[in-house]
Formats: sequence, structure tokens, C-alpha cells
Amino acid sequence: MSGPELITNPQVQRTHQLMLDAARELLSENGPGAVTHLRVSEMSGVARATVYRHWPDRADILLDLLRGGADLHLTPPPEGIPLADRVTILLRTLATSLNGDSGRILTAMIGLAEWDEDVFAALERMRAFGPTLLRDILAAGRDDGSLVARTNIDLLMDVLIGPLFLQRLLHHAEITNAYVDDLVATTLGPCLAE
Amino acid sequence: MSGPELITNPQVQRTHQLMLDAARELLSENGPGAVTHLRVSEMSGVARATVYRHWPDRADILLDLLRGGADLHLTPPPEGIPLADRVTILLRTLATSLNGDSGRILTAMIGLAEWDEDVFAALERMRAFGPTLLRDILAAGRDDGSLVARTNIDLLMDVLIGPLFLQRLLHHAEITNAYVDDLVATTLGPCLAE
DNA sequence: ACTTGAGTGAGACAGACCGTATCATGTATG
DNA sequence: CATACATGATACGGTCTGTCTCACTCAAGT
Repeated sequence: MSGPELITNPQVQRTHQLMLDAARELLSENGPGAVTHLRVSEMSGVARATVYRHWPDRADILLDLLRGGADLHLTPPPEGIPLADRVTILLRTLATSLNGDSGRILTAMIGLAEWDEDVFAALERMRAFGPTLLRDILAAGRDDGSLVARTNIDLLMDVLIGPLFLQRLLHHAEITNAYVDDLVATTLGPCLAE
Repeated sequence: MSGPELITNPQVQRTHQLMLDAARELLSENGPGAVTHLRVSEMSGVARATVYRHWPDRADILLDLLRGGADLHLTPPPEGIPLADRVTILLRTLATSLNGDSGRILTAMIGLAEWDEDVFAALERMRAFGPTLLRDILAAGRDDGSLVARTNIDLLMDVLIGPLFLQRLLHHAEITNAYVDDLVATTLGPCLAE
């Protein structure tokens, strides 16, 4: 149901995907509270009993969604260009993800993770991927002398990512490329070696 | 029920407060999904029908909570001290609020506001107070020459506040005074006029 | 102190949702 | 074609929801 067991039966795959699509739309359109066995059944056309067979517990549906759902689609920026450009490219990609559906799923995760340890674990798993890319870029920049040696990389990461989350989650504002550019110039700029 | 109509009857005030306290504990302990007419009734000892009389809709309970609930208890820092110190004091206060119960309520608000416009309106109302203090401090600093003239105050605010939200909401980490100090030194430092 | 009006407590009620079980039907695999 | 399994459809008891009624309590004004 929720483990990493492979599903080979095409019939199972089909219904599972139908329900998952319906659940994703419900989450994005109406929030976590709308992701119910009944509503998933109605929206997907799959029988209600079948929804229960795939996910006995309501939270399992959300967890299955959240597993790959908040995938931020981050790709490593090209090498051989200035550090600031690499960071800008990465943050622009992150901003695009946050502006889109991933932002809504992430919002749902954050709201749920406060009181559900399973969702919190899923959130931690997601966090492990994205920031690692940024950390590697900054660490490489410190090692090759692009950044001043005393730079606090963890804090710098927070300073670069935090405002994006603030814009998206609290202010509900679209994150523009110009905003990312200003952000990098303001925060990363002073840390660059001359 | 939900408007700014004054309640004078002491009997009404008493039951209203009992239910509100119960609702706040439910929200803080078990999340927004737990704030139900039934559970508020059970926890407060007030009859279920009475809970319905005060808040016909379930969302009304939450809105009543959120109205003053995420109060960040920010007080203006003293004047006559360096700008960086004023900012540090204010952010430390904000961090303390976020570490406590206000952080949980804020998390709930953010999660709900994505799909509920009433909650979003309540969130906007809350946002109007806190950041204004920081903005005034920074604006005063720019006017008296503490900050370099070309400083982007809006962005600087995001850079100062964003990491705190990131720590609290995404990382579920306690925000220490040392973190605030590092944050101010890293982000505000380069903007200070020499 | 008495009366009046409003608020509350307790219980009943239908309706909807939840979770499970059953059985007939449809589908994948040998 | 035969078997095993997944699904669809339906039924069931249980719980939650929202509303109503009626007796009781409490805060007013007379």
C-alpha cells in the first residue's frame, strides 16, 4: 500500500493512477481537508471500497501524494560560470516550482507536518534533496575562493531560501526573476571575494 | 457571533471564554482539524448546542481564534541605540513568539490561508502589524544615514524575517538568540554606512 | 423580592459520512 | 481455457453533523 513494493498488475496501476490524479487535484484545489476516500472515489470514478483497499487510512493518501508531489524539479546549474550566476539559476528554478503546484503542496505539507509526524518525515525527506544542491554550490564556491573563507554557509542558505518561502507562503506573491536577482545581489554579493 | 459586537452579558462572556480556551488548546495540540464543535464542547464542558449558537460554522471558531491568536507580542525597541541593536532586539522578540504558541497558530493559519480566503484575510491583518515596526526602524535608519541610501528596505525585511520563518516552519527548529545575531550581522551589516 | 427575557443544558432527531464486509463481475496471468 | 485476483456495487452499523425542543439558570428591570 505505502511501502516500496512494485506494482506490476496493469489494472492496479491504472486505478491507482486515476485515484492519485484525483487526489492531487483535490489537494491543490481544495486543500488537504478535501482529500477524502469519498471525494477521491467520486472524482476518479473508482469505487469507494477500492480507495480504501489502496489506502486504509486517510493520511496514507496524502503521504502517497506528498512523497513525490512536492518534487521541486531542481537540476544542477551548469559549471564553469560565476558562483552568483549558478546560485541565481538554481534559485530561479526553485522560485518557479514554488510559484506553481509544488508551492501549494508544500504549503499543505507544512501545515500538516506541525501535528503529523509522518508528514513531517516526508517533509524532511524532501528537504534533503533541494538544499543539498545549493549547499554544494556554496561549498564549492568557498573552496575555490569565490566566497570569503569565513562565510557561514548554513546561514547564507537560509538567507537565500527564506525570503522565497516568505514571499510564497506568507505573502502569496509570485516570485519574479527580478526578485531573485535582487536577493542574490543583496545577500550573496557581500560574501563574494573581490 | 463573529463581528465586533460587544458582549456585555457576563454569562455569555464566561461560556465564550471557556470554549475559546478549549479551542485554542485543541488547535495548538492537535491542529486545525481537531477544532470541532463536538470536541470544543467536550473539552470546555459547554453544551454542544451552545457551541453552535456562538459559531454556526466550524470555520468561525478558527477565525475567532486566529483574530487575536497569532498576536506576535511585538513591542517597539528603545530608541537612541544603534540601528543594528534595535533590529536585533525586535527580531529576538519575534523569534521568541515564533518559538512559542504563536508559531503553531501561525503555521495553522498559513496552511489554511492557501484555500480559505477568510483565513487569508485574517493573516493579512496580522501581517499588517508586525513588519510595520521593522519597516519603520529600517526607514528611520536610512533617513538618519545609518543605512546606505540605496538600500532596498522591502527586500532587507524579507531577508531578515524570511530565515526565521524558514527555521520555524520548515525546519521545526528553535530560533536561538545567537542565530538572530548572526543573521543581523550577515544581512544588515553590509547595508550599514561606515 | 419578583418578574421578565435571554442564554444555557440536555436530549432527540434526520441526514451525511465513515469503515468494513459481502458477493458478483471483470481482468491479468499461467 | 482455468485460476487467482482486483474491482464494482451494495448493504450495514457506527459516528459525526446540524437543528430543534423544552426545562432550567442567570442577569437584568420593576
